[in-house]
Amino acid sequence: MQKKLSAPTLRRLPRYYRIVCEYYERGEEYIRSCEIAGKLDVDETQVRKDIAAINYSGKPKIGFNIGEFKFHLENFLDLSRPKKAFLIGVGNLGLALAKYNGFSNYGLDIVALFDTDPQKIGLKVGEKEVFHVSEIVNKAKQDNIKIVVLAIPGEEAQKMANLVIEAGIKAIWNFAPVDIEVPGGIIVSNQDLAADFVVLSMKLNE
Amino acid sequence: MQKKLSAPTLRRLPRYYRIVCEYYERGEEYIRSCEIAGKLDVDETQVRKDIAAINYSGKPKIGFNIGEFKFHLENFLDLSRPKKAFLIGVGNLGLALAKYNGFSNYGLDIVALFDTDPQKIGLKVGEKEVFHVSEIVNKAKQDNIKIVVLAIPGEEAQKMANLVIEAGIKAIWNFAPVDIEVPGGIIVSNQDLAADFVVLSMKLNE
DNA sequence: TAGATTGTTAATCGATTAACAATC
DNA sequence: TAGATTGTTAATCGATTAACAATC
Repeated sequence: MQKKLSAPTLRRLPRYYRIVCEYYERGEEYIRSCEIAGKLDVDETQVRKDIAAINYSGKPKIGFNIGEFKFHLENFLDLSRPKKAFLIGVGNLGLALAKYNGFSNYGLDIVALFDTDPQKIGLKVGEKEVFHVSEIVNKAKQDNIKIVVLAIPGEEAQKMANLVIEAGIKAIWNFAPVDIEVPGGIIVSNQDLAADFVVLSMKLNE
Repeated sequence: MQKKLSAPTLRRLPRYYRIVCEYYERGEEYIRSCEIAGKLDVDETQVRKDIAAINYSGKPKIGFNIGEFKFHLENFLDLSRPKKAFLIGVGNLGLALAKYNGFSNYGLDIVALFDTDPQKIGLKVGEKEVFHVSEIVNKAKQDNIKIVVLAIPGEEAQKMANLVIEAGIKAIWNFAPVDIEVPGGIIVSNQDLAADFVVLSMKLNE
């Protein structure tokens, strides 16, 4: 938050956090940059630079204190403050995302689900109720929701994005297999699973 | 395949492909680099560089021929040759991945599913049968499978990865929320959805 | 032809890596 | 103290961007 991090650094931090949590659960007290580097296939200097970027520092010869480091990452990445979000599309993927409870460790709190299928309206997934998408604009304003997770078919994604943006949504996590276009000031992350597979598959062909 | 592309270029190519397919379906004949650039928020020079990297070229003043460009991308990214894969873990996420039929356009062909739940063994998801994971080593060798999609809980992921590597698997597309470590020569793509969310959430806080 | 767009070379920018001093 | 590991400065590397010539 304070200073702007480079995108590559920002992407590495959650991975550091995961390792730090592992160490934390195992009761370790310290971790060295070379241990992190080894696990993630990153240069150890890089790891120290990244850690410096979030204003934390270690102790020469000893490493980084797990408890402090974890706390710093949580603070910097704002993991402890839950960010309420709506999830649109209660198919298999939507259900998987709704049921996965690991997101709460990363600050994501899906509070309600939306679909168009009358059979699904009113159902409960854990504590989350399924509403009709026609209610989404009102509910988003009412609950002051800024984030939407889109797990609907590609054909409907852009239209739905337009709708929720009008409802005041500022960030869209898009799992539909299309690149959504949005006005300036709105954040979109196109998850693009198929594209990720292509990268994997090309590496395999090296 | 021929020359090695930079990772950023490789990641952009599937996105170009998606746009080219849209144009193709709309019956367009040509596309200009600035159109692609605008849609994807990439520099137009970058787009031309990337296209040059796959040995395709356009026509000054006109642009890139959709049919030719599409064909070149398919060839270069090897999209037309289906790559058989096993999917392990038939939960909601696994089901979503198994049912999604858009992967075939990107060369992924999930041919069988695996789980440990006796209730699920023998079920069919579309044309894909669910087998017990104990069969996976034999079946992988038998069908000469090189790719596995992992959609199982984090705690089991590393162990399963070790198992399938012994069975000759060369690439793992891992959706479990852990970073899997593998020996050299094995390709892993850790999908890490929570980490992606953190990046989105940090951008929102800018 | 004139103008628009490609292709390519050069310049910039920023991330990664290497070297090494600081320090516990 | 000696040695290991951090923190930081400098060097390298590579990706992106800018400039412009080529061309249809």
